[in-house]
Amino acid sequence: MKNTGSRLSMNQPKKLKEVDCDNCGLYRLCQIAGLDADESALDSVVERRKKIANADYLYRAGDRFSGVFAVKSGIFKSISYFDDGREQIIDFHLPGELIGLEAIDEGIYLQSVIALENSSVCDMDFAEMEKLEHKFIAFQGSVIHALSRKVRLDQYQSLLIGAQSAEQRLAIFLISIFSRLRAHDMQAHSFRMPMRKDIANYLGLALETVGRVLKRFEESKLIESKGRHLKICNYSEIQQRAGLIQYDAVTKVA
Amino acid sequence: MKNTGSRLSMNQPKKLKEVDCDNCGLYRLCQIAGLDADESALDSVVERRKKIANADYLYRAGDRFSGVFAVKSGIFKSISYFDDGREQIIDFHLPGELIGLEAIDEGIYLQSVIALENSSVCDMDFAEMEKLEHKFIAFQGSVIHALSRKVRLDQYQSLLIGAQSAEQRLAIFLISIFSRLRAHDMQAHSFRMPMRKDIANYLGLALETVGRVLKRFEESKLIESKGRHLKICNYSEIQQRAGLIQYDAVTKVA
DNA sequence: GATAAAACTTGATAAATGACAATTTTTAAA
DNA sequence: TTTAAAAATTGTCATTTATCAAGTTTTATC
Repeated sequence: MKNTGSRLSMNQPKKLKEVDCDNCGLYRLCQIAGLDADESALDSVVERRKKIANADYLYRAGDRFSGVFAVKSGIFKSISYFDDGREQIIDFHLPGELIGLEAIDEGIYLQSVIALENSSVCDMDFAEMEKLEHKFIAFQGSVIHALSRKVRLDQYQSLLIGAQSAEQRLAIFLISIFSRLRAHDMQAHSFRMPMRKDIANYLGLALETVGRVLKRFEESKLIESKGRHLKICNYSEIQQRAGLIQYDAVTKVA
Repeated sequence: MKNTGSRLSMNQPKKLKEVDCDNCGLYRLCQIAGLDADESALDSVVERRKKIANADYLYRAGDRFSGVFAVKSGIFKSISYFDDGREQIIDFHLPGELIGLEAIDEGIYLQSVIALENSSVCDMDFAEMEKLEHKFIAFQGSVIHALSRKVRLDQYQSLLIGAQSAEQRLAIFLISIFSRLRAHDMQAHSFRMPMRKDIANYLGLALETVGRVLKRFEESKLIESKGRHLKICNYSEIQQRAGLIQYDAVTKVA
């Protein structure tokens, strides 16, 4: 492949982008706990901006549940294993999103979570949180909304299963990633992608197939990619190829 | 195919099996609302055992959120649509399970839910529920657990994507259905299956493939099937073929 | 019970994607 | 900058599963 780099406007320095607290999944929880007002109360409940190095575990399947994490920067994958040792990526976790919600019910983390690049998280201790009784109703309300959001986003997984081609799967994947980024106000046109093998695993495709489809997308000017960086050029056409029906939160858009 | 019906012990009368309140997903919510103690308070919040006929809608994508439903008997599918009109089944809903959790966050149902046979539900009105302030913390706690459980179970979808063959997908499907039935104490060895086309849709396979695989499973004595009725004969072998790692709630079993 | 419709089965063929192997490019390390 | 390792690309070929078409069985209705 010819070096098309010079045509691209992607030569920004790689500065670490981080979600503001205002756009963080933990925001309402932090706010409720009075953490933005009272820095001293903060430390007992939320550990802020803990760094997780590339390829390190945030937690492992089987660990006892301690609390949920919010991604401040970077990207994580949560994985489960088949009994032949093959891993299956259950989800990617983008800045602003919460990790660990699946563990609240049974009190045990059922997936392992690994950083896909140098990343950072905030960590909210649920046991400590419960002690702040007077705030607890609001706290719970926020947890409910976070969970419901997660349930809602998980429907993309089912849509992937129904996709009729590799191309459609990739399109759905891109739509899902970028709509999620936008939800937390990250610059939602440009994104550092996971590795081919991780995308492939997540989508149930061979990594060669992922590469070929992305190349076709680039030839059709839907995206521009340089290295692991991907830029959306024609969102509506990608939406077209994803073939999803979009519902607005209030009105049925069709 | 020869009629193997006489070999099967499946000629019980088709009496409507219904989950007890004790094993219902709404149970803790009902209990909290004091509904089992005080029948009069009940009516304002929970509509009990509303019948939904086969193929009728419980709600439609785009409807405003009113509350969650618990399946008392029967089975439902929730669906989303591709823009070519093709439907994608997001989930099946078995007795004891809750429907509508994805709508709490944005206040709008994002999927359409249809009964796959004559069914019944209880319906909990969230707006009414919020008025019972003194019970509200416990109520929210239960909602959180229900949601977390849902998030946890949704990981089966991802595992389906990773399955390497149609056979593995079917095995995972059977494991997921029967472990979910067992969670609500239904007789978890025998089950009235959805139609081939619905299973196929859910699993991302052609309905012919689903039929062929189930036939092979029957030849290998993993299951017995008569009409839409399916009986598990060799659970551990199915588990084997599903290839999933099982985690216990407390100890890592492997 | 008879009839029609729906659901399911079965077989043949085609096509998309997986698997393999060899290069090339990118990234990381020295 | 050089070097080594990791990741991504490219081409070929094999295989699973989708698709199509025809038949059979089951289910529902009169």
